[in-house]
Amino acid sequence: MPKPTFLNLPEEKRRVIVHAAIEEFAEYGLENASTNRIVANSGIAKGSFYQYFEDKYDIFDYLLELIAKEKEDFFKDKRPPAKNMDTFQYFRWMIKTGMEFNTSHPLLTQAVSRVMFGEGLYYGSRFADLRERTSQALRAMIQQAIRNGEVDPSVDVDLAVMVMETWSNAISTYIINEGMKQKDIMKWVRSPKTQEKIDKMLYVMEYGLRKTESEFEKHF
Amino acid sequence: MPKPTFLNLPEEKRRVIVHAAIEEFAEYGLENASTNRIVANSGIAKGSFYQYFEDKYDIFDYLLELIAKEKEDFFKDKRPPAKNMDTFQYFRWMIKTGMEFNTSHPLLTQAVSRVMFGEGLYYGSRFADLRERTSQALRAMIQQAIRNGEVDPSVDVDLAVMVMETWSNAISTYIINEGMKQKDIMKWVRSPKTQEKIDKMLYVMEYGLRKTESEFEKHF
DNA sequence: CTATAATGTGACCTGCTAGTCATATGACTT
DNA sequence: AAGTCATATGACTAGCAGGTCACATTATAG
Repeated sequence: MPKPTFLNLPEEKRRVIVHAAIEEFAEYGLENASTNRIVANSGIAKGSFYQYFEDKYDIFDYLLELIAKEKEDFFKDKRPPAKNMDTFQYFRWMIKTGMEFNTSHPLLTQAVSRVMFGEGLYYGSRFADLRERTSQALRAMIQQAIRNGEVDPSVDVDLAVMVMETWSNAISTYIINEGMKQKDIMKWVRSPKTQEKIDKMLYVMEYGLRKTESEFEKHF
Repeated sequence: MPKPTFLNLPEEKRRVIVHAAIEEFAEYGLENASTNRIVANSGIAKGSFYQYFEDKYDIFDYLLELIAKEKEDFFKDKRPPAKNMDTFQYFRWMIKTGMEFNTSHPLLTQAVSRVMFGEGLYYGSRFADLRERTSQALRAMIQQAIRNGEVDPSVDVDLAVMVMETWSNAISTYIINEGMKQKDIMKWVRSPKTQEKIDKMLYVMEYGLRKTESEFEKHF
């Protein structure tokens, strides 16, 4: 948690500091981030930083909070396009909306996902809770989908959760990595070509690589 | 490349140094690895290390060479069980044999995969070549599979490569993470339960999560 | 035994890190 | 104007990093 001093700061000053931190984490990850560089790029003194936060982990936790809050707001505005959606359609909508969010906050997304998927796997259980919470939501969704006869029940729930998380991460990584190369990332992600790529990835998740009767043609 | 001095060293001394490096990389990754700790754990002097290698990146490259060589030997001994295998069967065999190798070198695998998948994505193009080479092999395999009518041609080749790499990495990560918790990792990985888990993951890659007519029952 | 080459060593250098703290500044109160 | 409290500051400490180098030890050759 940031100390009260930080929260009393004028909006602009906070913005600058947070921005510097995001840039630092996006470039160096969590363990290799330097508070020295963060303060230098914020134009504040070393001592000030420690009056705002305990340490770099503290400000990173604050970023996690920020992103969670902003994501919530973002999703609140965007209701699913249809009622009574198929679970896979719903998941597709969630992924695509999530990607819209990610591309509208590319640096923040890069910073957070880099730390969560890169270092989070190895450095202790700092993020175990957060990870567990998102898994829980997915698990509930899948259990419902199995009851609806949409997901193959012989594929157990934990595995299905893993599959969806794996794909969600893979797509997110792909979008951020490729998107950062584009001049207009928002336009790029909304382009039919990129959307089709996402559709295809999710199609493979749904129907697999094996050729049966080409289901894909039916869908797209 | 290690300097000639290192290659002249007695076998045992090299073993100790390499082992210390593996432990270091497995625990700290590449960027956060400390040559100081490596020399301390090897029982050699700081100066000696720099007579053997340029720096920690140099010894890491050497580890990559080592693992490539050992993997090659390992696969040479193990020929595929059947001729005229289906591509998916072949991939399944490759994955399982790979996992056998990984569990017989758990620390080395952890060190390398941690760096390749964790840091390799962000730190420059140090491993781009290596990655590209393995992708090439997969691509050729998939192109053949499409010609054989095994893989859905509407899923393009690059995507199929990505799918297979994603699953290969996911399975590898799962096996190493779970396996390290077991007392006998080799026994655990060979157990019917673990093998079934791998089968199921590959099944999902092949046929997807969506319930059609439960193909899974037919296979297992 | 001597001379030359190869290998081994750790104190030392520079540069970075995280974190502290005495002091300074400014803003608001009485 | 004097006093009080929140905020701002950067010099300073201690520790660890990568890397070097003058010197010590050991092996090999003549």
